[in-house]
Amino acid sequence: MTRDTRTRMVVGAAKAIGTGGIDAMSLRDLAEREGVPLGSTYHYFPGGKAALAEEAVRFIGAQVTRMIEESRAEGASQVLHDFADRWRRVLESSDYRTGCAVAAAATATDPRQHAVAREVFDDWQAGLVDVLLDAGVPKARAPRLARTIVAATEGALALARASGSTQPLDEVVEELSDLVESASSS
Amino acid sequence: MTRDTRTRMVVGAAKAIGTGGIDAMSLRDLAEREGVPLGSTYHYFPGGKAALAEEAVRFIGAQVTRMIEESRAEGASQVLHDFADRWRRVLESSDYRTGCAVAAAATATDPRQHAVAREVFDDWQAGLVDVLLDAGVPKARAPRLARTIVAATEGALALARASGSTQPLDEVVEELSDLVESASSS
DNA sequence: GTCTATACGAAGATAGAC
DNA sequence: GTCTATCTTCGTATAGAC
Repeated sequence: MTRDTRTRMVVGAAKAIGTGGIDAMSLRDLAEREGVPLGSTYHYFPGGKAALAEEAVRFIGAQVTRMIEESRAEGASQVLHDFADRWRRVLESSDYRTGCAVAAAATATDPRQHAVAREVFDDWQAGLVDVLLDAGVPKARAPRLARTIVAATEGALALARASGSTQPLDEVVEELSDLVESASSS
Repeated sequence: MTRDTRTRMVVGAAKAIGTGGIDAMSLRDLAEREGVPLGSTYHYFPGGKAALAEEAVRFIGAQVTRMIEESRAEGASQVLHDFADRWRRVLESSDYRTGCAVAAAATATDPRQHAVAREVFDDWQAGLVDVLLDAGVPKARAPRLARTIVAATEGALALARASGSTQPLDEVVEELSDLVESASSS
């Protein structure tokens, strides 16, 4: 079916982008890997590479946003660990080659992709603000702290890829937990 | 002189890598931008693109390492702000297009570049550990906190590029200052 | 030693056969 | 509507003239 193939291409693009970035993603490779003729790419995505990349980045973004919302009830500490766990799985299942497609969009050449990354980061931040407010973090500080969680996690993901280990991610989550803790009781 | 041209190419490469990543950097563009014939690239860098990229990443790495060491005497808070200021200048002078070449190496396709990024990140961490110990952070916690500072700053840089604003960087530095503060008095 | 000219492959994108 | 074949451009890298 058309729908399935299209979705597979989006998922494959998300992985490729998370691995090498948007500029390094080859539509040829992607089509071949998914068993789709190259020409079909432009049938499914008339906007070409930029459109496919944008959709792939939003796909990952929505997945994570939903994850944050779904684990909100379990408290801030759990959300933090779920957030980190997700990236841990991505790292381990790719031999530390794949990271976050949204971060890749933020550091892409095309400024249009920066805007997409921004929207996704803002969604994540908004979700985390709710979680932090639940935990008793003061209203004035929650947005700042939420942003820090997003930034530190993304950075940790980069360090983890560089070192081929989840240790940076583990350590950063520890520190963020402490930070949330101390921000809750102030 | 040979030396000048070579250095200019390294600096130019560092900027290009910080902007679009290693894979997206074109040797043609770089040579043209620096007014150097394309063929000369291979005269100066027999190892080709990978060798030039590695040198460029190490160049940025050494610059920042030295900066950390030099401002160590002024205390942890000052080092944090200097660290952030450096990236703020890079962002503002490039209209938020250029970020960190080391982060780009960490997320490159070529695993050899990951190793380079790792070495640089480790250097930065080691420098920050000294600073944190000076500030009275317990020995057991300093490495973890230092790593978090590197990760959060790199992540903030990505968010800043995505949003076209230094605000993420400013906010993250605020939170990191609080974190160092609370880690010093424990 | 320095640069011009070029090789060779792969990129994104499209025209037109089925 | 789906895919094959191709166009054009640009990538890294090199051979060989000065």
